[in-house]
Amino acid sequence: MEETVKIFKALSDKTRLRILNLLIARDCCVCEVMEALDISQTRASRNLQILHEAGLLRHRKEGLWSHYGINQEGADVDAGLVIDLVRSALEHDPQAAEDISKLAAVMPVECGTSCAAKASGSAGK
Amino acid sequence: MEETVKIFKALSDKTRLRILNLLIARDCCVCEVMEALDISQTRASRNLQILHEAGLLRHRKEGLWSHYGINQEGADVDAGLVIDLVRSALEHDPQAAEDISKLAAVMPVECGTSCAAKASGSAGK
DNA sequence: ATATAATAAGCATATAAGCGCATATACGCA
DNA sequence: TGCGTATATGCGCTTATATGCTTATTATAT
Repeated sequence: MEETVKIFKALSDKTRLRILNLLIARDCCVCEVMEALDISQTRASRNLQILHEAGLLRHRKEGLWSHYGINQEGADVDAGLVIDLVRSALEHDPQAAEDISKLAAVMPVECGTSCAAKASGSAGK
Repeated sequence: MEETVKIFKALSDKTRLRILNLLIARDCCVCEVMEALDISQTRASRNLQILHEAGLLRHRKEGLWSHYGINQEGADVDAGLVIDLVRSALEHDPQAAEDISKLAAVMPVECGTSCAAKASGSAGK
């Protein structure tokens, strides 16, 4: 039951729902999250951690970057079901939609404005 | 999104998960909840309120008693899906199981130990 | 090695949450 | 009308959360 509480606690914060919304669209590194949501680095990093500790995210370190993505495997709780729930809840949310479009803008691949863009080399002028 | 946060906040507490567990089994009045979970009246009442305000419960007043039950209709969030999630999460939880058996003991219908039993008149001398 | 960039961790703080105690309210009954 | 019971509410206390600022960590490139 404690684990279940932990999962719901992780979900009960606007910032973290917005983060999940991004990650449902695609994996992100910390700086992409902070730019898309326009929040501080500390805030992005910490909330990603909380989601990760709840077992909702995968985490992969690649060089300087920390990539996070949705984790479908749950233990007590069906993480897939949780994600479905979040997705449907945010489906018509204007804030969520705006975040997604901002995420797209953050790294248009052809410009080098974000860390990720820089990481993928190529691109940038 | 605020409403979604509210729902997850309501779910992110052990006491409230235990309450939901009871209500999934059957509707209860406040005193049944407090006896089955062995918590104070204040605590039972307050947490039922929180769940109700999140839109997860129905509420029906009948004389002195306040009956609460699961509400399947959700607005932004599919309450039915939420309940399914909670049910599956608590399915194998020992505490949840114990609460249910305590709930059964609270009002065996033939003895007058609880308010509900008294309410149904008849029974116990 | 040194400088730089991405991320994490420590600390302080403001706000919110959960709870018990006492009290109020609401209802049924004598 | 006065009492007892079930439930709700106000208050204060303690603990937990969320966040920003600053500082550490870790990897990259020079």
